[in-house]
Amino acid sequence: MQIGEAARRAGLTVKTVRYYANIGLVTPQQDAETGYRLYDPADVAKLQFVGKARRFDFSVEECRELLGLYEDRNRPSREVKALTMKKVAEIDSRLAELQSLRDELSGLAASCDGDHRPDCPILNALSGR
Amino acid sequence: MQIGEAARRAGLTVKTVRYYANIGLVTPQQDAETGYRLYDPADVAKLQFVGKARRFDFSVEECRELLGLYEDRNRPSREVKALTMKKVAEIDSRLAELQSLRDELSGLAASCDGDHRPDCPILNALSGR
DNA sequence: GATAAGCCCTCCCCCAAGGGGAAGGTAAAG
DNA sequence: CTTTACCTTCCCCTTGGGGGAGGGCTTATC
Repeated sequence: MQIGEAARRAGLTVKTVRYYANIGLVTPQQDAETGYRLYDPADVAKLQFVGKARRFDFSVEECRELLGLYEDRNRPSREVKALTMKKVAEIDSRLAELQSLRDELSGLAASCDGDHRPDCPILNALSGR
Repeated sequence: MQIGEAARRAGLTVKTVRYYANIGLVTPQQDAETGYRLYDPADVAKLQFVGKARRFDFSVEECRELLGLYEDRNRPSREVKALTMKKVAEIDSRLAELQSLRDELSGLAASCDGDHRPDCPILNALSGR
């Protein structure tokens, strides 16, 4: 099938699918005559796989790694698990960071009357006073 | 003072401070002879302000807005508060998103033995099976 | 027969927020 | 006089594509 159909089935944009082909992530057949990319169902499965992994916050390079493990029928699932747990740990630290940020900011907002006073606690905090 | 000293005091890199000058966010005096940027304490205060706001996840454009309010002695603190609460709401939704991602991923990791089985639950989930 | 619609292609510039490094000017210290 | 430590501009690199120009193919319609 052509790229448009493949993209539709994978829930990705044509631009994205073309990009994945360019960086060698999911490489379809190419029609020598028209130059059109031709995707078979296995390619579409890989595209879906990558799309999902991206939504799980894996980087494109991590997707490449996962895809390699996915295609390797003899891969140790240990590696997949390790990659996943590393990603969980990353998300955890980002969560903690965001949470403390959120608390500080909402504390500031709560202490600000939101009236016309020239003395704003938020700006004061930001300016380090 | 020169850019290096200003950057040090603000806890930013020289590159970053120069970038802020280029985009007109914090614009120092310029020595006509040497071309060196010259920062006064007020500039450093602005750099610190921006640095902190950036750490609070405000974008550079939002920093520009906050800086405008900060410099405007007659600004309504209402605007500052509104911007802050909008940012808190953004962080909240990002938190929820990351949390659900984290749960899904750690659930997958837990269901994977991490041995040599060719049948890996994580890859199965990613491939949509 | 012409033309429009709907695919596809490559090529190039654009985003955020700077980082890295080259090539070159300047100032103080040894 | 030379080294060292500053500073300058300029240009390319990053992530993950998006937007659009300019061109080509086939099919359907007028």
